[in-house]
Amino acid sequence: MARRSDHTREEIHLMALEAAEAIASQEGLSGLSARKVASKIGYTVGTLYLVFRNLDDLILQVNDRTLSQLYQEMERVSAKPKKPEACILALSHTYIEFASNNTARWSMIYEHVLEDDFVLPAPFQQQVQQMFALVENALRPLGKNKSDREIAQAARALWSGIHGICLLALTRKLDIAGIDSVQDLADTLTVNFLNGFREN
Amino acid sequence: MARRSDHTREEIHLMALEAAEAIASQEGLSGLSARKVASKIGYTVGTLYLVFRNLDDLILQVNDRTLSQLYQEMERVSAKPKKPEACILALSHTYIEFASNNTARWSMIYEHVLEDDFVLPAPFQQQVQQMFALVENALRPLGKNKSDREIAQAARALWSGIHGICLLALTRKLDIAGIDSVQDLADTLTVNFLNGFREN
DNA sequence: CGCATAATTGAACAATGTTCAATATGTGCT
DNA sequence: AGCACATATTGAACATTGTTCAATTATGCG
Repeated sequence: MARRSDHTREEIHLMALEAAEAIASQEGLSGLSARKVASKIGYTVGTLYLVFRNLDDLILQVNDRTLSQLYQEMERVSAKPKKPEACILALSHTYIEFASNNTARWSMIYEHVLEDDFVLPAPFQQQVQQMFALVENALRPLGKNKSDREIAQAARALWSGIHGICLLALTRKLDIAGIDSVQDLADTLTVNFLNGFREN
Repeated sequence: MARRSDHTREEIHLMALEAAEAIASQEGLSGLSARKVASKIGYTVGTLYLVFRNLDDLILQVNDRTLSQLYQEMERVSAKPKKPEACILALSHTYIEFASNNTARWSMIYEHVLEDDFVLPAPFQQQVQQMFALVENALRPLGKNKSDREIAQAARALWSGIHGICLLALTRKLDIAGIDSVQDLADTLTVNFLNGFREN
């Protein structure tokens, strides 16, 4: 038995999240179980429930970390100065590449379905908004006469669209294969959308 | 006990699919269990396994029926003569309305994750291609100089995009609410995309 | 009427999330 | 040093899941 005070609550918390990430990466959401996570960090199920409210809680926190990683990669790309169109294409490529390299964890964000009454935790919502903000910033120079509301709307539309392509392709519900064709599809959506969106 | 020959295999098969649809509509995929379906049609678990290979098989068949319904509604809309842009907007509205009115069953198509090695049954693939065909047909008049490949690519890109909007909105991963805003978002995507896609 | 055939059952198994009394362990006090 | 208290950790228990298959029961035929 793990001896008392071998690890603080915080340490156990972190260890569990990392273990869960490893399991989810290899076996997907359906392969993730409380007992597996517990045994991987050298504790038993009970301990997990001292640190997380339940499995949903743990999954939500793993997803939050994944989203955070994705955001950081996008921010890094977005920081390099580029023409607006190139910036959006680069963001889209980064998104797709992340989803492609971390398919299991990325899918988990969307596979995990919330209870009917459940409201997303604030940090999670903020992550999403931060991501949209990157797209909005890149979009703004292309629509100088457009209102903030229109820019926000466009960013959401375009990004949800890219997300949809990514999702259908990587979950193999679409009859396409390979990361290149995903990129191509996303480029098609982006280029045509920007052509229509751009003013002049 | 249900008496022998009360129902043929085919009847049991159909009853099970309908029962599963009802359960899924009310409780979602996670509320669907073999025992629930069985008891709802007055049989026991064992019987279900004479008619379906396993639960995944049953779910896949339910999804196939859902997709078929969706396709029929879209085809009905697509049959009425309209200008290309109006046609695509109408198709998108139909899609969103169906997803909105049958959220649980529609989500189930995408929530149900396939094994790594699993290949989608041919009928399922055909359904998807049929749906894309409707979009392609509406798109063709707008891109008279474009190749079939380009049209197909555009249809997939746009439609996956609309799907993405629908999915993020209805699963509440986006910070928007209500069917109207979903329609608005989808319209934004469509209108800008078509503006960019259209030739002249 | 009885027997063979086949339809239907439901007990059994392994695995799941979750709880909580019981136990092991470290800390502090005398 | 030893003892007692507090608490970290456990793991057995429960309900539920998918899936299998020997046992049972109803039916139609001879």
